[in-house]
Amino acid sequence: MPADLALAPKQKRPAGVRCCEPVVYPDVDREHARRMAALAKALGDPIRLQLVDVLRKHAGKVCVCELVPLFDVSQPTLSHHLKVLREAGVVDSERVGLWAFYYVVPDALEELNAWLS
Amino acid sequence: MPADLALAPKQKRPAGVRCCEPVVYPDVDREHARRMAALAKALGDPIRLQLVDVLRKHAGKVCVCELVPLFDVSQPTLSHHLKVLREAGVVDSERVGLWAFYYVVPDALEELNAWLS
DNA sequence: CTATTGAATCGATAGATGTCAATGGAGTAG
DNA sequence: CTACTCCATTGACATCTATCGATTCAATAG
Repeated sequence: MPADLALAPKQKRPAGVRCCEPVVYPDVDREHARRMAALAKALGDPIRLQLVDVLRKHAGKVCVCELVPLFDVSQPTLSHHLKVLREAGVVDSERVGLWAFYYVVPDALEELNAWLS
Repeated sequence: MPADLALAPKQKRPAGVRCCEPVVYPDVDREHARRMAALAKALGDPIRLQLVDVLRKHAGKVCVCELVPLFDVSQPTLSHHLKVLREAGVVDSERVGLWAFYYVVPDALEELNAWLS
């Protein structure tokens, strides 16, 4: 048994005992994990990740009509991705007349960022 | 037009011109975005995120038989999640006899972490 | 050898996801 | 009013995904 194999079964198993007792546990509770996984899932598409990247680089709010020509997808598809990000709490939007302006919700990704660091 | 609405159309549109010229671009290139989105996607499931959390908290390598009882899913399902993480490059594994030991690949999440920070 | 055990794979299935064309709704321009 | 524009929604579709039970494979124990 190599020395760096932590948390191997600590002893020979008695006959009839299946494998080992659990000795490791997640540090994050289920709710915490659920929220962070939802954030990660929202970022788990190249278009959505680039959308967030664009929005993060601008202090203000960006018109959808600026975003659509950046990607090789239809306008409804981009609208769908923006909706996914909005429902995950990553971005929010504001209507001004005909235009819709999107922006990254401050600290929306902080929980995930803190866990990753 | 509120002052914080950056990157609104800068002028009245001439007749016949659809919306505005693109003036924003992603800072990350497509390949960069594709890799980070793949990482985020791998973390985009509560079980997988908790798996990574457990593995990160242990310097050594953790036996699959320790991981299975932590989650309310079957052994094949957990094996599937470990495979997803492995194929995303987040974790790797080592066989020792009957056991399989998993560990987080060092710096596997660094690119995503750097972007989020 | 055979029996057992840990883990991966297979097959099936229900549900989620990404995409587009078509449509709808709200605001603006004439 | 009508016509146009931006954006969201709908409906449809193919693909992907999470899950399980059953099976398979490899290694150990007898």
